[in-house]
Amino acid sequence: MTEEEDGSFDGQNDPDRATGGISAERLRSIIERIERLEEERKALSGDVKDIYTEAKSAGFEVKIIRQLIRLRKQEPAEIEEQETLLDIYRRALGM
Amino acid sequence: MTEEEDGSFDGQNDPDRATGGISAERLRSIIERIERLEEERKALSGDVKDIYTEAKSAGFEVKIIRQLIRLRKQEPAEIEEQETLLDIYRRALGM
Amino acid sequence: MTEEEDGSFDGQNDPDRATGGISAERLRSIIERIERLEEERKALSGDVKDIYTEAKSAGFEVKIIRQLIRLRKQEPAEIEEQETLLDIYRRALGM
Amino acid sequence: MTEEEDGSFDGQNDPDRATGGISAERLRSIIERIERLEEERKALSGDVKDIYTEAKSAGFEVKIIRQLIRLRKQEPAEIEEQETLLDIYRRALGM
DNA sequence: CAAGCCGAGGAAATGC
DNA sequence: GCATTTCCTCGGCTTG
Repeated sequence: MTEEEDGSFDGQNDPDRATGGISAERLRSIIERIERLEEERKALSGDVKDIYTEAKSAGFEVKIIRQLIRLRKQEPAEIEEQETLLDIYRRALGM
Repeated sequence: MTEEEDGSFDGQNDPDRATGGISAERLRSIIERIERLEEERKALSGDVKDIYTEAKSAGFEVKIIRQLIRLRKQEPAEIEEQETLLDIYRRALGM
Repeated sequence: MTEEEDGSFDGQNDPDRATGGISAERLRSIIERIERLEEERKALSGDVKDIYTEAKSAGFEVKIIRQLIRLRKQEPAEIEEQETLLDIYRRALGM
Repeated sequence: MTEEEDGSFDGQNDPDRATGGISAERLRSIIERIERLEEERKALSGDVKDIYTEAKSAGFEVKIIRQLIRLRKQEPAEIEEQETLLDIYRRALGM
């Protein structure tokens, strides 16, 4: 029985044969696609940063805007829960 | 009445009048644009994750791929850093 | 009223009974110890800063000194990393 | 008057003569003292981390504890101010 | 699936 | 006062 037929004997190391087969190309493709996507991500981060800069120039408080966005992302129940817990801890400390 | 006419007197805290003026719209725009961009970022993260899944299915070691990508990112950065260091020394020596 | 009577029903959140039980003391202890340690850390930061000031007064370029220290820290880390990478490749190749 | 006596005549570039004079030793001393202090700082960070781990094991929410510590560090006026601003922005958005 | 680790992102301190 | 740098926090990933 050949490796090609079932490919299973070597468990997780199948692409080790990359040195001899087509999978080197496959690997290259994988890496390049990932790098491409991460570049795009980075570009978007830059765009976000620019908007914050714009906001600041317009007189807004960046920190508060971040807080707002965070809040909008959270479930109300979650917010409530955290505040409750904070209260409990505060009381435990007599604050 | 224009924004310039009613908004210019309050110095550095212009958008504080957000409660009553046009800047509420500005704020909304800022926030929505940021949220939009972050959604896109998140989508890209998902795409990357999918590729890793694909890689794993194809028998590659995800951990190694990550390491490779990290190295490919690092090397240019290191070159850059060496040049920066050289510059600094040059300046320190007044060259 | 004992801790078991009022606090035990809440499953995984045992210390939620902090309001009524002994864990308030535990919480206080935790917080105070952390605050103490962070004060010490802050003091050390001050010491470091003083040394940089001294260095500057002595005519050294602070920026360069920082860079030197960073490099001295990095080099061992990089050696370590290379070894890690080697290990990973070895495993990937089943060696 | 010698350089050793006042060290001030050549302005900021005094230690450039490090290659030939005593200041190489001075530089070494500076760097080693800083590295020593930073090690201590790092050790304290480790201690803090340990306490958080302990807290977690005891069933406390680390995130909330961090929040508490942050609050205890802040001026009440400061807290108030941020909340006010957050409210203003929220209203502007009709949240 | 839980915990520990690592890296990115956000906040704060500092120097110009 | 703004921009850079440094530090801390948080979330995601990896591992056991």
